[in-house]
Amino acid sequence: MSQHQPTGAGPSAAQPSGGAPSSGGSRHARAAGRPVPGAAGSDPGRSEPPGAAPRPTLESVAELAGVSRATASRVVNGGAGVRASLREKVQRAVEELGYVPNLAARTLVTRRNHAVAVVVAEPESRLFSDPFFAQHLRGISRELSAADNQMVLLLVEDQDDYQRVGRYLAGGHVDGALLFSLHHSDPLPDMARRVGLPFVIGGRPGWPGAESDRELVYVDSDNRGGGRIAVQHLQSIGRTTIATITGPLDQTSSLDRLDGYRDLLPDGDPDLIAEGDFTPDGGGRAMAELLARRPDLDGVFAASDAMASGALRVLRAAGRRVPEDVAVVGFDDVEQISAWTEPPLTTVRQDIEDMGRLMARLLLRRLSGAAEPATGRRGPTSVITPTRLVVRGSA
Amino acid sequence: MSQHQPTGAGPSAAQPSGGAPSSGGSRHARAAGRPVPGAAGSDPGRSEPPGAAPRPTLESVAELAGVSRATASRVVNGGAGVRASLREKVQRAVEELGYVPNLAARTLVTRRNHAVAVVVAEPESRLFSDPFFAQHLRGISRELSAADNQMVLLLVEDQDDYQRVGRYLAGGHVDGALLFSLHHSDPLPDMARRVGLPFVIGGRPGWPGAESDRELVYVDSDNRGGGRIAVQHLQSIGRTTIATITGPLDQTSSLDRLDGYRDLLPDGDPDLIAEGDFTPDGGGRAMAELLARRPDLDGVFAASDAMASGALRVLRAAGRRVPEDVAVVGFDDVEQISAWTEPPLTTVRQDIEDMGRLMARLLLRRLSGAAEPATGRRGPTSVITPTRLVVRGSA
DNA sequence: CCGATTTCTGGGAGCGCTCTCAACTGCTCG
DNA sequence: CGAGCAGTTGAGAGCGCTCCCAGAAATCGG
Repeated sequence: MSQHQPTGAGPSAAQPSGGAPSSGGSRHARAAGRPVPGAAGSDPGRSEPPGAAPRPTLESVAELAGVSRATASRVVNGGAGVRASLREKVQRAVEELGYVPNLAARTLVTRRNHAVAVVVAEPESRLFSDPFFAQHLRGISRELSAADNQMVLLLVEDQDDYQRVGRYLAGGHVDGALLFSLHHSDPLPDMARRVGLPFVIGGRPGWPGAESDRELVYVDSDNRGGGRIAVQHLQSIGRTTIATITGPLDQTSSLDRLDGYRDLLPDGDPDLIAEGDFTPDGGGRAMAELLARRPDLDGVFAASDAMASGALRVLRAAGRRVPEDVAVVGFDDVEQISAWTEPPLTTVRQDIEDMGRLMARLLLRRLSGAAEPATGRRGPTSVITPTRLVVRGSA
Repeated sequence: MSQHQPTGAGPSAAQPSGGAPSSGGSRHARAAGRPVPGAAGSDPGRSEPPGAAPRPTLESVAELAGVSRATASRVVNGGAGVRASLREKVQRAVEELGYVPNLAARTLVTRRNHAVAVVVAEPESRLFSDPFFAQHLRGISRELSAADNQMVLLLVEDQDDYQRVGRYLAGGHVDGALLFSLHHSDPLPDMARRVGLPFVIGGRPGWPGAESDRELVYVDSDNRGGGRIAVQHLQSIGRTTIATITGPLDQTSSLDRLDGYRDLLPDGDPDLIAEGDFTPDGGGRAMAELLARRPDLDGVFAASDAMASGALRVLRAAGRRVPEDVAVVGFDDVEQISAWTEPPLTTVRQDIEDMGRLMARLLLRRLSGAAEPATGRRGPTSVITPTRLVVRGSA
């Protein structure tokens, strides 16, 4: 499988291949003997390690600084307990040699990878196609790199991938994991738990028992509160017959948003609820359904901007004016959509980036965990991030 | 610098010292067993979450299988040159123990990380907000994981980040890098080159000399060809006064698309060219400008779907019907936009995922380098991926 | 001014794995 | 029937780094 087919039907090559002086600089001394391209080579063919500048080791730093490896190590790791004079000497040596610690070696002994896996299941999901994904990643990245941790991204697409990821997580290559977009019976949390890998979940897990599982730490936006806000707004502008287009009801976010709607309309007509699928198309279909069932509706809360855009289209086609005849509120505030619909969408905004950041922070805290033995001992707990209404033109 | 504080006395999380399975006794010939300090076995370094069995090592596998570490290693790495009977015994041991090789240890000696960095500069760019990002990542991920390589994502936002990333790349933690969204004077390629790290760039680099730099391998979509296709289509439906809204002209993709436009309209009126910024707003502004300068235009090629959507809006506001009065063609085929504009956008599609996949493949090939001894061919060269027209309603 | 501390340092044992190389199979041949 | 050989196997030397511990140097009490 790793046979790696060479491009097969490759698109047009951009440049004619020519013999260019390569300085390839492969620093892998062990690589199979690289054939020398005959042409004037700068350094090609160097089989022996000394070829490319061998990476300086702690040993060499110590030597240059005239101290022991141990002391050099101390300096590199903060320099606590090392006399200033020596510390400076070592630092100078580090500088001069351009020394960079070999993480693999360090990891081998500390058992700390300084790396966290970000596992995204179902890349087809909206988490992936929406800007959500990037925003999440950005938040995570910011938090992680502030703590000098790396982010290893793992995308799960099919069953085999689960195996792969499971093996990876078990492999001890990362110190923790951020798990995303899990469907109800996702094996990932269990895998992680089994190998003792700390993790934080993105979005409220929905499987049975999850709620009461103290070990399950997750971050989710306040979907329910957001749903309430949306309906509240519609009511506040005088709408009385408010429908909702939900997301797929096997997702907790959909469920929660619907619950928010129900919170304010506890005995609403079931006919005012239609299930969509988070796509514009689905939103349109749901809207049409709603219109057929309750032509008198004057407000709609769509559980996503994408669905709202589809709904808008259907409403327009049906000759309803927005917001005059029917007011519409979306959810997510995906600017690409909400700011550009006709009219611009009033929607519930969630701070995705913040969620990502929070997840990372929670995980990090969990990792450094045990550092607070005296305190109440409870590790981090789940967090719900706030949502807020962004009023534009549609409601 | 490095967080890595030794944690002083260490957390007192007690881990029963007797936990070790296999012969707690000296399993290695090395004399002088590890001295056990305090009564309560305080695992030096860190405390494992309770319940996490110590990871089995090759040593333990070998012991269980009754072979030497070397043989066990051979089996784990393919089993070449090991008698079938022994191989099976080892495999069984691996299975039983749930052995997973410690990558850090392996990396330490092989100098191979099986990891590739994906560096995304300017996360604010459209690369980031568009679904592009996710698509690229998906393509990369697929290719990489097929070769059993990991993807370490590094987002660069400010100057400090460059330092951080530079250090990381120099740190030898990855075998290669995929560099994205570089602005003209981006230091990343040089950094990578300096430390001898193989890399592939996403998008045609635009700095001086880049073109002739044989070492610079990049993957880009056929922007120029795409521009041609767009204009060609407009011409084919009888449009004679074709304008274009370009992207920021300091980006090669914008330049190339414009060049494509010019290829077919070599002596077009400069008034028919307006610069946008890849946002709907910018597209709208450019459209308005164009309309003011050449009210007679009957076709527009917008260099991005986002800009096209803005243009559509302005056209509508100006009372022009699309496509009757003015035909519009976009670029990118971001479905969220193109499929949902009014009317749906005819646009030039580029296969982003394929680009990502290609980048990864190129890098991988570079890494395994020398894999093509006979063909005196140089390593991989840059690749341009094709674009194609997707006809919807706007032209 | 000397022994008791306290603070620094260096020695050295590993972390888990790969890889070289010598040693040890069986066999085939001469 | 022993030499000659592929084919196998295991011992052992590291890879670069951290950290325990003992010894050295510096500091301090009396």
